[in-house]
Amino acid sequence: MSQKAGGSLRSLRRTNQEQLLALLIDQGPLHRAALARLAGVSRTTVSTIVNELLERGLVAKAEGKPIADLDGRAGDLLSVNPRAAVVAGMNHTFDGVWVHLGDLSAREVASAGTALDPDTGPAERIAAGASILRRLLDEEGLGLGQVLGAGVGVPGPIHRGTGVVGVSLPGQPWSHVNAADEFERALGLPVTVENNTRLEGVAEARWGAGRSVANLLYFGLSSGIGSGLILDGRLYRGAVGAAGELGHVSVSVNGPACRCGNRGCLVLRAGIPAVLAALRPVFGDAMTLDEMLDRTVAGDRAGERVLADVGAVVGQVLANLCNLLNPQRIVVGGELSRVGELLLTPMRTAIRRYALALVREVDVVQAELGRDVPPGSGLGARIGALGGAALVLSETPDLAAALNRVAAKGATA
Amino acid sequence: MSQKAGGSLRSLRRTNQEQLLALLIDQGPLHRAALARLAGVSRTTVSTIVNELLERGLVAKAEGKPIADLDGRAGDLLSVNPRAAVVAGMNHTFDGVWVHLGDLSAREVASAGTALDPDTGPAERIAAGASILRRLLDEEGLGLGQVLGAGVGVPGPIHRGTGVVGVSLPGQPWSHVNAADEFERALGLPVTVENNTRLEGVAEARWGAGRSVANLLYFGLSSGIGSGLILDGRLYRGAVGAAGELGHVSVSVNGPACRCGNRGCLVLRAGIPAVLAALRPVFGDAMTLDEMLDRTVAGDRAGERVLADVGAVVGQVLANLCNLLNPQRIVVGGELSRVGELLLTPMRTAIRRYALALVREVDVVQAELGRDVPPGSGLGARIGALGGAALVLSETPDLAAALNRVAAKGATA
DNA sequence: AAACTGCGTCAAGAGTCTTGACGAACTTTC
DNA sequence: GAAAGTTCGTCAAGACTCTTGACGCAGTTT
Repeated sequence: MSQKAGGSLRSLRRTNQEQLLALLIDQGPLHRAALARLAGVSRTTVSTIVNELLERGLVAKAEGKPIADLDGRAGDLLSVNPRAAVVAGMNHTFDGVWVHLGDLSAREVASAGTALDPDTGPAERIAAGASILRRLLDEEGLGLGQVLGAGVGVPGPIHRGTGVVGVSLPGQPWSHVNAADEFERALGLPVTVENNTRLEGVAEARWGAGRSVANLLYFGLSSGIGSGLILDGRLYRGAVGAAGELGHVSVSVNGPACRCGNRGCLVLRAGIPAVLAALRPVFGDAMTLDEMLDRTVAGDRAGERVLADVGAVVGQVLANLCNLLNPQRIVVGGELSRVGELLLTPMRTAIRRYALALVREVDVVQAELGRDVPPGSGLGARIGALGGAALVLSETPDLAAALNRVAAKGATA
Repeated sequence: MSQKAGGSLRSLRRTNQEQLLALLIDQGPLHRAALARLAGVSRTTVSTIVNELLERGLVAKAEGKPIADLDGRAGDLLSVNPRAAVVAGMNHTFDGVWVHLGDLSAREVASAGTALDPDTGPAERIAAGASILRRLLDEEGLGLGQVLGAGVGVPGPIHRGTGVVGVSLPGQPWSHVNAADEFERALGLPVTVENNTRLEGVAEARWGAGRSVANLLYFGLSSGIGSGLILDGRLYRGAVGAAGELGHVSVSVNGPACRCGNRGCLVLRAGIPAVLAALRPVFGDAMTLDEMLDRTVAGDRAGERVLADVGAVVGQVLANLCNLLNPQRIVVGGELSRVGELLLTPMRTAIRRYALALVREVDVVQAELGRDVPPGSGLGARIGALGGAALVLSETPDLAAALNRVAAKGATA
């Protein structure tokens, strides 16, 4: 249970170092006396430790002007050196890869990506991602040892333990690749592999429409349908990592057969191919999906009806889900979500109708991140990359300890 | 984030005390040298601390014969004094109340209960429970200050934050009672209130069919239908505490109306009243439910068919739930579960049929605890009381610290 | 300008842990 | 049955970390 040793005098010093680092990481710039008060130790001790951390380059004098909320002399503001350690996020979608570097206080350090042909194989995709990551690190003057970890997104469910991407759809590039191993080898970093949708959910939970919500369902509506569950503040994966695979929940027991082997799957009613098929008769074969969505948002009644039907069937699933999980908020994202209320209103109606009174208080809102992403630009991978970095931040049990270790390495190198 | 102070020298001593206590709590009896190795401190330090804890009565010499797994001299075995601190569980069902006292290593200290008339009001029930608790403490020579907390079960969903029991069924004795406050006042203890079914789930997760399973669904099949979700090792409650209220999941969109305001609720197909109604035509009006179940278990074909239908409809819900939560195991409990395979087999069939391949690996098993409870004896409350104690154990963030505090009080008193 | 408040640092002192040594207890070997 | 080997628990001396109280300094208020 209590794994951490923490006994000797030396470890008391380390504990205090890490406590001060932790305070600086999540309370922002502080001066020595404030640190002393927050940590419950004397100013003298803080001075000793801080000066040592300054020497090691873990902490830097913050330039921001002193906060003079009290009468007397203002102290030197200190903050974690943003160049001391970073976290990485990388997200592979069918049409590209995006890499994000962030510091420990969740600020962006650097970010870049590239579009890839949908036919590109996994090996080439991994190489492309690794090369971007290395370039970003070089440009920022950072070494691999300063990267605490990488959260990597790939399409499809990840089998927990084996790290193999499951076959959600046969013929996918990533099928049966042991993604975790491959990425760790290519990047030389501790890697957590997750599916794209979950990472988008993690990003929304940290920076987007799900900020400061402990129980959150992110619902991703794209060609596939997936979700990310944040339960009691943490990403929930399930026993083998298949939690939240909502595309193949059955919405009509005797509905059309799905290639998954079941009938009446949600994806057959609300996935992009299904929506496309429903919109074609309205707008004809010449338009792209995005043009059709634009027309619908502009007020096309027939298009509205198609989307309302999609919202209604999704809402029915969400209602059952509310009965089971009682989330505080549902964030709807994915390519289809940009139509906003056209989809959200029927969802809310269905939830009010089919969910228990106790759980109906749920908010249903549109995703916030990536609204600036032009449709079809291949930039959609960016949000998931953000989420990858957020995942590392939230799942590193003790960021301060990790920072302390990394820098110890960095100092000797 | 890092709330715990831990800075001064004095706190180093306290940290080490608590670490040794924690080791003794969950690694059982150990001698000083073993403690030193596990904690990473010197034998001298352990001696100093242990002798102090012995003096304070927190630790006692264990009588068990020394484990001579090594060559040399055997050390004095030490363990946490089981009389130093306990946790309480109390469970109120419609027909009685049961109280359980356990020590910090999850062993039973004492246990008792009483049957109550279904018409009994909440005030009288609370008084009855409190009186049993006080009697048990007296008999064991324990004071209130030595009880770290109580987990209390009541029928119906608890609104998190307000602590009010929601109205799942109008006319219930507990409706609109602020249970947490009432119990804290009556017991003079920190209290966590939960619904019966969840506590049964917690008990199964700790001691029963769900031992050492991190992702577990306990499905309780009685007059009402509820569940307890253990996700990543912890009880999941949802935003307002209504997670897992499965009785009113809709299983047939245009099914019969339910008093909850929806249609086709699961409880109308699988709740005890529904099962009773389905069995009556088979066995006639003279038999009790238990007699009918006995006859069915003994081989009555018509009864088997009724239960198979129940299992099938429940299985359909469980299949969707597996798609969403991907649990490792489903434990089926409640009064109906004693028929075992008659119910479990059709459940498994439905799950295989309706759940995604990835999540089908789920075990579906019968609850283990309380199989010795005679049907209709009013002893059903016992399992939940066990769960109440388990809940306190699992949700007290640092048992060792709590123990250390309690004893500090106890020493002055 | 003077008084006041709070910051950062220094030297002395107090508290906790470790090291190395010892006798005691148990196991194995002769 | 005695001797050798191993491990346990304890003691005294020494090392390390934190705190206390004092000081000079930098701001704010009067």
